[in-house]
Amino acid sequence: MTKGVAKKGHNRAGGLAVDQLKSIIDRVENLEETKAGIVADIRDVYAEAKGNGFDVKAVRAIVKLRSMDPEKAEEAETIFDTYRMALGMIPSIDDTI
Amino acid sequence: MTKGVAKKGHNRAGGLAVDQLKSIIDRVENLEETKAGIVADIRDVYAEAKGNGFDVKAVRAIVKLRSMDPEKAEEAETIFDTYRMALGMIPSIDDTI
Amino acid sequence: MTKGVAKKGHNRAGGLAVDQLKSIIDRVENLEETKAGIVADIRDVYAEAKGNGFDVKAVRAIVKLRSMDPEKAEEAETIFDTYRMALGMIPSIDDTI
Amino acid sequence: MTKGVAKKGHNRAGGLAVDQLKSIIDRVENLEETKAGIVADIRDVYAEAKGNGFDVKAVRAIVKLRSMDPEKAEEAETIFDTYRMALGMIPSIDDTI
DNA sequence: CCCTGAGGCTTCGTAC
DNA sequence: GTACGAAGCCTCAGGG
Repeated sequence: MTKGVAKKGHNRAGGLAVDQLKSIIDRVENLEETKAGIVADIRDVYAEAKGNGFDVKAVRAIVKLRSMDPEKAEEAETIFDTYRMALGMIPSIDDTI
Repeated sequence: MTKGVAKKGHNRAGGLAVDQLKSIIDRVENLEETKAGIVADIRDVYAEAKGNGFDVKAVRAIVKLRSMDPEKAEEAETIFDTYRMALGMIPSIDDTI
Repeated sequence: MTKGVAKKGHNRAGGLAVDQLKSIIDRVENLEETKAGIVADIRDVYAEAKGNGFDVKAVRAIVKLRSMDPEKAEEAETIFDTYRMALGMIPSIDDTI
Repeated sequence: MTKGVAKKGHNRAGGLAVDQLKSIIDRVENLEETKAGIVADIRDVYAEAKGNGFDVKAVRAIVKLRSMDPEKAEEAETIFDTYRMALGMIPSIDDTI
């Protein structure tokens, strides 16, 4: 980087560093704003889903499931089942009824 | 219509608007992907800042402070003051005061 | 109740109402304090569980499952499965592996 | 020992401390039960307050205010003032001022 | 690996 | 009683 500015312990023209800092902050803030918009959009989609009679919680669960590493999911399931079995809560055939 | 069940132009099964559900999931997943991209971009900006000698932790602190402050005071002076306030970072700038 | 105090629109000796109010507030605040203690205790149990190597999330899931109305649980499961099937995410035999 | 698997005085299965797990669940469930009782008690107090002519919503407001105030100022005067402040409730008391 | 902070879930109280 | 809103707790992603 040709503009190696503001390194600790080196004297520099502060103005340049400040401009650069302004740029950094600007870009981050813009990105965060955009991000907030996306989050709002997601919310809206779920709200619309709810309005159309969908069970939002279930839809969220689906999205989460799909985004999950299948291996991790399997592992979590295994632990859960192990605990259930340990407690005599048989993960029985009824599950698929 | 191969499936003789309540399908009037839209893909329905057991009273469920399948296409609508798929659309919801699609949109959410696309939005989340976009969001992940934004988050990566923010990371990149900070990485670049670090490459230019900025104290990333301090810059994050500034961004956070500014995000809390209702009126963000866009002027460089304010940023500069905040910058100096936030920590004792980047002593090279202080040197030029 | 013999002490029917402080009824709107009736003149009364305010002192009695105040004493009664003090009592009410005291009791509520004591109960809330106790409640906070219980909540803390629950947290502690989970923390201890974690310390002993248990998967806290799974344990919480078990507790929740056991506290749930089986009927409601079944219903939630059904919705979830319906959505999965609609999306081609077969709740297959693999589930029990 | 009927189960020949790693059972040295405690009930273990597949490396899982079954007894410990049961203990955890038990304790949590007991605590939650107790907690539910407390919540019911609080309800009862408010119900009684209502029966005695108090404006329950206002009393709740007082309790909330006091819970936010770090130093709760136990004196009757403070309570009384807060009470008067909180709303224009229970005009009968104002009558005696 | 821990801590912090943002977001989602749940419960309780309120209004209609 | 149903639906909305607020509050507290849990969760999980992210940084140090």
